[in-house]
Amino acid sequence: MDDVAAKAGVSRALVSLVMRDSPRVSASSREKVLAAAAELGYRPNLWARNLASGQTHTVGVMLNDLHNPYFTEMAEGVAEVANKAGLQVLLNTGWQRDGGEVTAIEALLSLRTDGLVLAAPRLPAEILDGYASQAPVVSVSNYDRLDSFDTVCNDEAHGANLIVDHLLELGHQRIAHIDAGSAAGGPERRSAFIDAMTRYGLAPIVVEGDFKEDAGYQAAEQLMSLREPPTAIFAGNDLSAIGALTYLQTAGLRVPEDVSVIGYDDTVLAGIGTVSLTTVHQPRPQFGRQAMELLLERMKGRTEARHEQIEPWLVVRSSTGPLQPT
Amino acid sequence: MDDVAAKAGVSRALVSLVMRDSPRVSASSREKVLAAAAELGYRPNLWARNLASGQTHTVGVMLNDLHNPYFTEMAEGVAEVANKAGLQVLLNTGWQRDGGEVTAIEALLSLRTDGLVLAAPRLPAEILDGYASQAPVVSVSNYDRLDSFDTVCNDEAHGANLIVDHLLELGHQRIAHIDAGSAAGGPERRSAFIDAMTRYGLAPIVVEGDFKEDAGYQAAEQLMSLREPPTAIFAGNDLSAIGALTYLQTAGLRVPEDVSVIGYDDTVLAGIGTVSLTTVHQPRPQFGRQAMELLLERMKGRTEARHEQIEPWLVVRSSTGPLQPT
DNA sequence: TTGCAAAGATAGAGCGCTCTACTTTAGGGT
DNA sequence: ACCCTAAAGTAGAGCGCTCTATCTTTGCAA
Repeated sequence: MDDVAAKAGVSRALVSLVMRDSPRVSASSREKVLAAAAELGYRPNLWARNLASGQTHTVGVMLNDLHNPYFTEMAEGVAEVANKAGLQVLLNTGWQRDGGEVTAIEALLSLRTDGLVLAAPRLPAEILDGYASQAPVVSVSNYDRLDSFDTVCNDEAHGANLIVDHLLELGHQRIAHIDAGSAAGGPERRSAFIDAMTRYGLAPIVVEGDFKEDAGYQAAEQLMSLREPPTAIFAGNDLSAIGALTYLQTAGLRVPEDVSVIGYDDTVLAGIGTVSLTTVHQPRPQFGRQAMELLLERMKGRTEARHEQIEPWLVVRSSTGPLQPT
Repeated sequence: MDDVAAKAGVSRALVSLVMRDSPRVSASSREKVLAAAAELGYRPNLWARNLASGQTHTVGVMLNDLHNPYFTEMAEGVAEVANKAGLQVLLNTGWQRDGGEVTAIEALLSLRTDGLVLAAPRLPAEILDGYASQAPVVSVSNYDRLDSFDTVCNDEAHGANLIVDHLLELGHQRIAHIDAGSAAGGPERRSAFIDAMTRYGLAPIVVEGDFKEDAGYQAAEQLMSLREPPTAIFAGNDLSAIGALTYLQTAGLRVPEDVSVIGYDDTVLAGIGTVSLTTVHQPRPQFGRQAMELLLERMKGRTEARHEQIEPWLVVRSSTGPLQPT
């Protein structure tokens, strides 16, 4: 920076002002400085800048799993809003290792980011509480609604209702749910399903599963061997639904003529041609945008916690159809 | 830091040593310092540390598309090697915006990262050349092999040969290739296919396509309406292969009895039950690991460029089968 | 007891920038 | 010509740490 100042024949402070687009410099000296900087290949050192200014203009995003498109799409939403607000986004992940999340969060905290967005952290609320005292924190997950940090989550009950309503409209009555065990959103979806079915006076059929394809396959096998097999299956997520589809195909059953199948999430898998799965869409970028907006408010001083719930919607593809007369 | 030093009754320099696990401090003072730090909730400020030490222990990874699992899996490989070497990984992406890549790279450069891994940058080689003069750079892509930076790429020709050999072994002779246009790896795959077929004295059938599902669908439609339709189709990538599968299914053709289909990449899509696509596997984490290793060598002073090519392999699933007697 | 090396601890400069407070210059109004 | 104000530019302290050089303590052989 001194070199640039010397070359342009001005003071170091002026160079600093030019680099930050201050309106307080004349056009002529701005030009001189920029020319000198270009010639010397000068680029401000962000570490020094942030140290001196005491603010980092940076928010950290901790993704617990980089593989999962769910999180990366969410991160995109965060970045969109952050960039608009003039903030840099720093991504970090625990690489699914033991303690990786903690390491990742602490690294971001050591960088003194202005705020933290945590994507579905697998940490007890008390620990997040501790982090929240060091920087504003927004968690995208179904967390206990503490006062120290904000949350954004999906309205699971609404999603489950959409599914039941859709199937009912198509005339189905024997509807089964392959649940997703204790995985994120699983218990909420199951109980919303049971509630909805009961409300309509129908028997809720539930088999245990998880978020994997295999579980969907086995659950479908189980269901179809019942004395009165269901005419429609609501799987806990897309992957599980695809497992069910695979079983049905193997068993020579047609979808949707013999059985309707419905998933949850609307991942890229649901949309591909040979699958074409009806599913509930979760607007992942929207989660990120919402989270970042809450963070901005916190950074501007809001102190009471806010907890946002985002409405999913139904995407009807060709894995569901009207109940066939028997 | 001063507070910690005061509380522990030692000098600031000693606190610094403790924080960096220096062996030069006695067990007793280490304990005192750690206790004081814990009590005050002290956490070293990385910005200040990096500024003072002049080294960042950080490498930047620029992913041009965070959505694409290809890149995130690669990043995982980078992180694995980097962490083992005691380096932090900072992720950045251009969010697929115009000029986003440049912004992302420059941001990393402003952070004075010790090195840069670029995942399939869409920038002219001269620009990378310029960056390479500011920090060690490794590009994961089929780039011109310049002297200023290292590259890691896939051996496309080998992959195409694996495919042709596999189909030949199954007895196929009329083999078609749906190409991937000018997309990354596309031209290499096409010409390797043509070479291999010609070498075996077979006519290479090629139709134009791209990396999308739609293109695969249309290309398959075209191919199957030929007077002598192919008995096997090698699609430029998995998505295109899935498009082809979808068409074949619609047209009532069985896979692999009537037509064998083979993809390229081995994305998660290929493995799902209803698809079960034979494809060429690209070891994406391996790309990342290799890239990071090259970067480490550069950081240790190697100056001549190295260009690594990684061998893909074939994953046989159920979309390919022996040629049926007619 | 003395001397000396190694281990342990410290003072203070400096990393590259920003920020506050200040000085200089230019442009009106009377 | 004078004063006053606003704009443009600058000096120098300081952000939180590390690093070099230096000092102090300890242990042990002579």
